[in-house]
Amino acid sequence: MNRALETKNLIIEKAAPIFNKHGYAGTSMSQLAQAIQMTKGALYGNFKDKDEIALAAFDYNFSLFRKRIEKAVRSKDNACDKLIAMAGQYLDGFPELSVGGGCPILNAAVDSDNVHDALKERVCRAIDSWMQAVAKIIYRGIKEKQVHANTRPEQFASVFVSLIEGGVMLAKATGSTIHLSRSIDHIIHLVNADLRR
Amino acid sequence: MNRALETKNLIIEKAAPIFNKHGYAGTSMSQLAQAIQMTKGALYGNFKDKDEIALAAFDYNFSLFRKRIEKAVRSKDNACDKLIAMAGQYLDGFPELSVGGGCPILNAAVDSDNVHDALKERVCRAIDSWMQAVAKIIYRGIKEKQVHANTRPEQFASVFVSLIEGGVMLAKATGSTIHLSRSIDHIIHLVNADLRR
DNA sequence: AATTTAAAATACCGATCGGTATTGTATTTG
DNA sequence: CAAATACAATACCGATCGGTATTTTAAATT
Repeated sequence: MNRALETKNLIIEKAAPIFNKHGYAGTSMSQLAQAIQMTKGALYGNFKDKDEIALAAFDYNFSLFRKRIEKAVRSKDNACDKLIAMAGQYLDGFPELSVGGGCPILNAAVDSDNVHDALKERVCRAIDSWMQAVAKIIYRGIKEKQVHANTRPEQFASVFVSLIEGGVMLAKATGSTIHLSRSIDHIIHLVNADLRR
Repeated sequence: MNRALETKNLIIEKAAPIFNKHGYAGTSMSQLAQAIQMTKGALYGNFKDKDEIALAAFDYNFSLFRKRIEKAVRSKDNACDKLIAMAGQYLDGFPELSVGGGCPILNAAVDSDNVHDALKERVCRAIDSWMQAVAKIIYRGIKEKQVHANTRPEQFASVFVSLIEGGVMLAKATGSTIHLSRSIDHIIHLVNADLRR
């Protein structure tokens, strides 16, 4: 790997949790440099400006997250089990997610709104891709006779994602996973009671 | 009303949507002064520091919100109708809510996390009071034979709030109310199918 | 109306903001 | 090994940050 690319990656890896914790406006370049154990010259030598680092940091946070979820989903065959595994990742992975600053989609969605259009655009795409992944699992499940044919994939995907994101927000805000746990329980119940056949 | 109190309220009313839109770190005192058409001297003459304004702004945002919800809830007699009316307020009131910067609980929860303990504490209390209000409606509904006795109020309250907050986040991030609409639809379905008797 | 009191406007503070120009130091190339 | 190149450290820029001290203006009291 290119030497320049190596430090660039190092910067992103270190910057990602900081942006996720403190938000875009709440993170300064000096603070970043100090945490990464580099100088501002190093940052500006590898990135055009703060925006470029913030966007790269979001992409990194999201991709890490995504890989984790995709792995859990791949480990199951049945569509219903895939959905339950996906939801379960948010509960099981919550402590780990929490030390990194929480769900990057939730954080960046709130942080970018009314403030940062480029970041908001990426958040929007991330949400869409997530939602489509859920819907796709259901579509395939219907085709494979694992899911009831009258299920509306997009409707379920919206409820699925809302429950998770709402639960994550409540868990972070209250410092207790009880609300998230209840949301995930509800998802599991929905899958088993309404979708599975 | 006291003259000092009058300007204090004016400051809060004007500052509230700005904090809700731009977040704590993203809102500066100069920006606030300019928007309120006052000078920083006036701000610091009426408030100790930025924190005090931010906390007062959150309280104001939340109380406005709360009044609206409580009114909708009072307009119904049946417990199930109260819950549906409450959820409906988030959909019907979304455009209005949106111009003020979105749901203050969601925004402040994300904004304060890892950053602002005093604000986080207030958000936590706001969530608890909301959740208890929902649970209380259900408890009363059970007593009045409007709600099935096997309903778990706290469990339902968590799901209820998660669906709304998740839906609001998705609606704000994607710029479309479709996801929020689906979440609210699901709540209405849950109330009519699982709770109502 | 004169004086006291309250509150807002002005001016200013050190610190930090995002960003740039330059200097110093490794690393690669000839 | 020397020259060229890539990269990071330093020093610095104007602007703005949250906050304070002081002056000016408006309201209340005598």
